[in-house]
Amino acid sequence: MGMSEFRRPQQQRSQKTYDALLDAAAELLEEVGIERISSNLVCERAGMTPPAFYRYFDDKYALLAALVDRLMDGQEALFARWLEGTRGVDIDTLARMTAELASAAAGLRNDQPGAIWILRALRAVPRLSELRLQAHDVTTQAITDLYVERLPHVPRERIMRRVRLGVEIGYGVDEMTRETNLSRAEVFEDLVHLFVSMAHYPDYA
Amino acid sequence: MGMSEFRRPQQQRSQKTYDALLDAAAELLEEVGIERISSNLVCERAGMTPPAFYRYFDDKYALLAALVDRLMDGQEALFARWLEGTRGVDIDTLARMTAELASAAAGLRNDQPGAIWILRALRAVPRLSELRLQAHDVTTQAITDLYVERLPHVPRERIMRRVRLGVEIGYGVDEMTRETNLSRAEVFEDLVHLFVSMAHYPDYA
DNA sequence: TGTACATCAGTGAACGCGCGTTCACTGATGTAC
DNA sequence: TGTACATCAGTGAACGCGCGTTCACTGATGTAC
Repeated sequence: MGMSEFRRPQQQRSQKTYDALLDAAAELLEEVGIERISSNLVCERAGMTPPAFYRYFDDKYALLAALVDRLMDGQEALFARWLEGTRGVDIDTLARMTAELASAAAGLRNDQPGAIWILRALRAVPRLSELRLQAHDVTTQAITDLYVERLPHVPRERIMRRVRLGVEIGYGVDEMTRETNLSRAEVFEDLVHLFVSMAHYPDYA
Repeated sequence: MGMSEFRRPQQQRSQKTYDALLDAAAELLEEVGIERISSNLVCERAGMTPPAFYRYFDDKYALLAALVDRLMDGQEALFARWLEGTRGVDIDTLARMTAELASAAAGLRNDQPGAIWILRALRAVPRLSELRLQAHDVTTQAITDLYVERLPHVPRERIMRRVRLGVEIGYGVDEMTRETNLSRAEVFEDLVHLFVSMAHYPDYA
């Protein structure tokens, strides 16, 4: 995504450099924030010189986009595994599992240094915001399929709108538990109830 | 907040300059985003020279903080008016009104140029994120009072946690309708249902 | 298996530019008598 | 009501610094015969 084929690392040494740059960027995003991170700073932290940076990235934004890609790859893998487990479950179980997915995704982000800061940067930088949108849309469509299957008489568009809201809430909850001292487990329980009740909107009956 | 008393504009001319700087900053935040805005750029747009800037603000962050203050003042006024209307209403009506508050607040932000970008910047800039937290906390406490009044047998802490979630959702919905083409009115209706159902959690009975 | 050459990966050093900020100053407004 | 002075508000011009980026190069790895 955004990276030309010939730029992809080809040798082992090269892959190491590429990863080191991404890791350094993630660290720095967490330490200094989006408005203070710079290409030279990333190079220094990665133990590289600036031209090494430009071998792999067109510019600063390409680096951030690559960081997003790496983060999203992890989430997609998680999502694929989760999807397996939803086969044949009833709608209430699906709702509960959706909350669990949100929680697992939050856990994943917690394990990846700088992950939240990448997402926060996505919100604030116009040139990157479309990446966030795309990711949310993909997730929304996939989850919508699951609910449509179980609510065949309800217009897909109506379900989709609410699933999209659920996705937004899932990310919001993650942010919230990070910046407050609310109990993660209790907020998660609230989320379960919320999603279950969303699966029983009056106009679904 | 963060601005020493002696720095406050005292003459009419001064007030004009101060406002011009804030307006310019809001515009630019919308146009170029948080990582490209600069003090010199703000001055130029406001038709001022840099030292005028430093008469009123310690630095770039003080300017952004002032922008937040101005935004929050508007929201507080809206909130105060809304609070008047909640006197004596039952809990379902309160839930519905809470959704309406979220919608009205979104409308207010829509009318203020750069408002969403101020909030997005708050998320992404470590030095400013506490301002966002404070604002959310104040709102949360005030709304919690209203629900506690109507649910005297439920621990305040439990209610507060869910109101906090509701506040997060309110802002999330606003963001979502801006960046998708989902119908604002329909999402708002979903929000009403959501808040009403949140007012009837199983452990409230 | 060794050598010659092509390609890949990274370095050293610097570029012009705009950033945040400050100095010494002039002009505008308010105040005292 | 006019003048003298104090304070307030903003200017002109520049500072050092780190930014994003690039040039010409060297060393490392892979490939052909």
